Amino acid sequence: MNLTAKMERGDLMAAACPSREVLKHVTSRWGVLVLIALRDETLRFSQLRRRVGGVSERMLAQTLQWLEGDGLVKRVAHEVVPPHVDYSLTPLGQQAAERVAALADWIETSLPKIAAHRKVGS
Amino acid sequence: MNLTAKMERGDLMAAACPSREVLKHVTSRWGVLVLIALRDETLRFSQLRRRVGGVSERMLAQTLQWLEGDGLVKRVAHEVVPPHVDYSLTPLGQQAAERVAALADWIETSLPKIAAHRKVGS
DNA sequence: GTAAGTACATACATTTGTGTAAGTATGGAT
DNA sequence: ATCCATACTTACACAAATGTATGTACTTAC
Repeated sequence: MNLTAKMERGDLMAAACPSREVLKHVTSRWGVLVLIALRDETLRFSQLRRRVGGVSERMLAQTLQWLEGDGLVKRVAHEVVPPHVDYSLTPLGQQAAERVAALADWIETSLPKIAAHRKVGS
Repeated sequence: MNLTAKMERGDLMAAACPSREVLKHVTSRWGVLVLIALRDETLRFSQLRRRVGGVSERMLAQTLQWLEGDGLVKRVAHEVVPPHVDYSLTPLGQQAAERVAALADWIETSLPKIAAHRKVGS
């Protein structure tokens, strides 16, 4: 365990903290959905695209690169034609996906209550 | 319990699902931090602004309105001069904040590992 | 021969998020 | 008399996120 490994915990309330970047990637519009989609199974690019409703190819690629850069997603390309690339979660990514999925699940479940509030408060 | 109250659970993978809006608010850059800041205590606008590093007045107001509209935040204005407005979480907001805080805490804790990966993968 | 599927990259256009500056009405401090 | 604090709103501007269209290199299906 060297110096870099001893780096301190992040602080999201601090504007300059690098954790803000990670938060941005994980809570990005498509980041959330990609993490959830990869939670149960390894998926290929096109499968992922079909699973996550509304993503463009461009954004899916971008999002996957962000998550790969943070070490949450693992990319494995098989050198064949046509291309075949598998995406899966790293152990770190699994942990993140758990939390994200918990939030997403709560939103899906609570949607009726939230929608009801919207109507009243109109 | 009428028809509107029986509305079904949301599906975030569906592009047109209203839950996407809620997700956007809750996982927005400042939405996350506001929910966490209000988790332990009721705060006034300016207090909130000082607590959440880097928010502009404009965005804080915007974010609070989103969350209030979704029924997650309660706004109480005291009719005095100078203005005094208290923000707190509704029961629904508390539930959301729990999940968001779990994710945020994980990010803060895991930052060293993530940062380490970034260096290696450069 | 033509179209479709695969996993992207790249250029360009547009939408959205976000920041900055200023304004409002008032009271208290300097 | 001037400045600051409160809790915003509004107008303007810019940067970032996102979408659209196109291209690649090759294979299989029609």
